[in-house]
Amino acid sequence: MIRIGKLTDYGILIMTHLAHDPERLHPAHEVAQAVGVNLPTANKLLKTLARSGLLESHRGTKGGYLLSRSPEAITMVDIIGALEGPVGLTDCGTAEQPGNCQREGSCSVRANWQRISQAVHDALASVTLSEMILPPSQPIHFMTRPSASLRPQP
Amino acid sequence: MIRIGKLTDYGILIMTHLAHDPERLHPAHEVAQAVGVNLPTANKLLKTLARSGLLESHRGTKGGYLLSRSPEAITMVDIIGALEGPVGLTDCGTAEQPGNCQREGSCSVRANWQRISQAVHDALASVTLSEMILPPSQPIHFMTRPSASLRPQP
DNA sequence: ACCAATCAGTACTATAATGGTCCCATATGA
DNA sequence: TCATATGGGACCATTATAGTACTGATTGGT
Repeated sequence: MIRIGKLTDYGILIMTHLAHDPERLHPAHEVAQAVGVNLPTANKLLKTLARSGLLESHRGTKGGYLLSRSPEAITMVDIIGALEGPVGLTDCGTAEQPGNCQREGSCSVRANWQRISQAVHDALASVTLSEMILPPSQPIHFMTRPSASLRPQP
Repeated sequence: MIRIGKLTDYGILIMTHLAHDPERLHPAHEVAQAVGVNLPTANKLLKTLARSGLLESHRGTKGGYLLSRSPEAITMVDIIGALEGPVGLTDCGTAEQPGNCQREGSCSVRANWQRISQAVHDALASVTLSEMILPPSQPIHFMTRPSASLRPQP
């Protein structure tokens, strides 16, 4: 199973919580309670999300976090990328590792892998935070033709 | 980073190797050498792939493995699903875990997650094994017969 | 000026997942 | 019958993950 960590899952919930009220400052303890995780965990995630630029933070007595952009301008790939690193499915896609591939005569496999990673990336990038807080009966218009981005362009 | 295990990566390489010569029986030691992994690891993967129905196996002196279907009829989601379990990104998608979601007023998040998982699934399902062994810049065309030029180099 | 609330950064530990190997049983063909 | 293969687990070392704790910096109110 292609997996994303529990923490990233929490992170999505945190972002959706903030998206419900994007103008207000939300302190960590409020977020922790709303999402249902312990305070240290919420702290950690909020810090990471803020450092990556998805959240703005304000310190002090009435401080807290809020989205740095509108929910329409934040996608799943932003959040997942912030918490798990760049999206990619194998080491081939992000780092260079020409160890095994050479044997298999012209590592077309690697280039195709990158293309698959791109497709997954596109799928995640096409879902915005604002869509995540809508009832799922609303149509989501991403990936109408998934194969299009996979096929090699001439 | 959305990740796929190293073993699954090897599994893809193994499948592509077998796809180069889909009619012949390939013993494990040959596959191991061609792909560049140690024999025990290749054994493990081949066994798993065979048990999941992607490969046929023949025991005995001239035994080995071969694809149970044509490379056009095997997709990435088949291979990844065989080696990593069903494709999904969070526990919401495959198992029921209504613990945290209830708090977040009508877990639309979960249903939307399932949609995202579906998109990733579709992306992986749209790439066939036969496409993986083609050079990525070439337009896709079907391989009706195994071509000599695509055989692994000695 | 002081204090309390809040975020920033980092270090740490226990648990779980992964990667990799080995053993023994079973089937097959020469 | 024997060498060659696969079938199915069990096993351990290493790594990654989840979760927590601690110290320091900043802000706002009194």
